[in-house]
Amino acid sequence: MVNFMNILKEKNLKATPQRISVLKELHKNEHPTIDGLYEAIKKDYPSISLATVYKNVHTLKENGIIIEVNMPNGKMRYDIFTKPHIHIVCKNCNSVEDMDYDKQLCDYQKNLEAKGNIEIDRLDVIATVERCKHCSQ
Amino acid sequence: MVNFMNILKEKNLKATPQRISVLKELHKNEHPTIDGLYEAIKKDYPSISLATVYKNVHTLKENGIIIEVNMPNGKMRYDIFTKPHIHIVCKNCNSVEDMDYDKQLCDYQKNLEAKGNIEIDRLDVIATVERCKHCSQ
DNA sequence: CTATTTGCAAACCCTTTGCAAAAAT
DNA sequence: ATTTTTGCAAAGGGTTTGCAAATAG
Repeated sequence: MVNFMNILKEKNLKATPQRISVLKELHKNEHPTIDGLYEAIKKDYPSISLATVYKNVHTLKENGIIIEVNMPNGKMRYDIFTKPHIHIVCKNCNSVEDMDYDKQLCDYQKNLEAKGNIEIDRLDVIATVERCKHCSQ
Repeated sequence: MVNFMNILKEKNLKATPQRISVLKELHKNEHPTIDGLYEAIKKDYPSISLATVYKNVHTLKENGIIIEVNMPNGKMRYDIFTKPHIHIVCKNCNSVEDMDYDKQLCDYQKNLEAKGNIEIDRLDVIATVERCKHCSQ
């Protein structure tokens, strides 16, 4: 069980039930859209407003607690950030899966930095597949 | 000089002056936003409408003549597609630069496919930098 | 007690759509 | 002559904002 209270306290964010719900939902259901979050949270917390979900997602993102994943179609999804990873997106069922940011990718990043004479702040990698295991059943 | 007429004819698209303007602008100024395209084209073609720019960009994208680049901030930019490449985005000045999709990345993709038991349709790589050569002047 | 957060409604993008007129082939 | 494309204005969808009331610390 993750201690959301501590995560929020560390960043001096108030632990409102709405905010905890957002974190819980992000922990349970990975990569939801804003609307997916909203709909899911409403089941436990019917009075929550969409604006509150937006505001919380914004605050959590600003504080590095969650990350925004920009899907190839331009829709945003959200993800509790634990460690660097890349995303596999399925065109057919729209599911998103994480894969580790491995040594090979790390080496690639280093070479890219050398080749382009740049310092990369962040490397987003999104692999799109036509179908995935989730949608072939 | 690129022959836009032939590119369009190959895809059975009509060569209207508006469409040619969109292609010309994408060829000259790389990675514009829709609005950037619109503003630039208006100088030569003041009567063009924003809807026409949207429609043309959509059509050109559908026909594989241009690609949509999904910026980390969620804004879309457009790019005449010639060969596979990745994007370097500057956080500071918002410029976008291309770099080749090289052998190392190709190998990475192959291993990722093996590791995840997937067939990747497309791999989007966006490196974000804090500042770039364009904005340090 | 103070600062933050919530919820509502309005405002604000940006993008798409329907349709009649214009233009391309 | 036929089909596509344009331009306009309206509609649509998602996100942000202002503000007073509620809540957390």
